Amino acid sequence: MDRRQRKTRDAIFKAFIKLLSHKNYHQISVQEIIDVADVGRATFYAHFETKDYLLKELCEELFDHIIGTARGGEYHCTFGSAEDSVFLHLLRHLQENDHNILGLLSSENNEIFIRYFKSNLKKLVMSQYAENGKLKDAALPEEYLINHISSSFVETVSWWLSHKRRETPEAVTTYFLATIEPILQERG
Amino acid sequence: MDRRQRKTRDAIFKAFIKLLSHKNYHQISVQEIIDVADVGRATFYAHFETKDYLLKELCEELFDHIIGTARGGEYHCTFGSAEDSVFLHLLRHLQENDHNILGLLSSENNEIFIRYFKSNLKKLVMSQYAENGKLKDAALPEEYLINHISSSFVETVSWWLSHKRRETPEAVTTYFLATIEPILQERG
DNA sequence: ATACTATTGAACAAAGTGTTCTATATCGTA
DNA sequence: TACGATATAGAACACTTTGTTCAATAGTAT
Repeated sequence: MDRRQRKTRDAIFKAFIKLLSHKNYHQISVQEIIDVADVGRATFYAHFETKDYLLKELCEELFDHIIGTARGGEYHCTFGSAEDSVFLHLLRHLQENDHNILGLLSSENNEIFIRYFKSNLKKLVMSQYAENGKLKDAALPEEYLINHISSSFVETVSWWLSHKRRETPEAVTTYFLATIEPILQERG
Repeated sequence: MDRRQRKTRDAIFKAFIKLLSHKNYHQISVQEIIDVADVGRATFYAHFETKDYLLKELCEELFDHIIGTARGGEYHCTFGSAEDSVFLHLLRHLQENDHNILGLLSSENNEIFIRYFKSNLKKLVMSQYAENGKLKDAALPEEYLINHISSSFVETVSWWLSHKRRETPEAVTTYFLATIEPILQERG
């Protein structure tokens, strides 16, 4: 990729993230992004069809990064112990606050990011727990359960952020697992 | 209230709901609302400061209605049986689809409505279960638990709608309670 | 050095926002 | 019914935003 293209793309992403960290997505105009990125109007539209596409690409980059690192791990699907849970890994990763992702998740923009987060998380939950029979043991439709687990984790993260991350990732993981674990107990 | 005001207000609400049932909130312009409501531009702004305020007032009316009827009931806070659960009542009420509320909840607009829904639901959950000690029995912070219960129910409703309401309200209530009940079991 | 391509900046039409104004219609009430 | 009060219509307004186009310029890769 042309060095100019890379620089422009980076500048736009950086400007967008900066604006998103203290403004609602819908309150940000393309004009502002252009101004902050210090990029020509036509240039912006040469890179991104609309503001929505810019958001989409940003989300994809962020979640590929976050969920990608979690996917690689060798998690034991243990709901009993928090220590090697993939959820703890995610929380720790989020806490590092790469790319200011927490700012994005905690502000008013969260609906949009959360949609992506949840959708990606579902795949992760499925790939981690669907095959090993854990989900089938519960007396509930599998898809309902996957949705429940993913949603609950996303809600847990939102709750954690709204509390200024006062609790440690370990404590939060314990809370979360305490709501999920009992559902997955073997029932005979 | 002046009959003219009432008629205008109604026309605007009706037009807004109609548009919302097949369009995203952010895709609807004031101009469209005016056109569908068949109301003068100045008249709209005499009633609602902005489109956002219109949405806010609509949400308040809808949730006062829905949650209001649930609040009045004499529910037994029984998590074991679905039959007299306040959640079953809510689902049945939603199924009647007053004011086309399901269209609003299931479309892309849901983020906005869901914020209101969840916020009101939290109060309901608190008032129903906070005092009787149920929540305190669980080994989790009370506020985390209330958030978890409310969020899970909202997610359950969304899930139900995304499935075209194939399941009965009774079945959905059973699913939901199966995820909540085990957490609230007495622990000694 | 050359051919290619990205960027710039200005100009543009189209659409939307929220305000202001006057004339008109409708209201509640005496 | 007649009155004053008030809600509405509708047009005009200045303003912002969007997405496109184009010719000139600057940077890249080989």
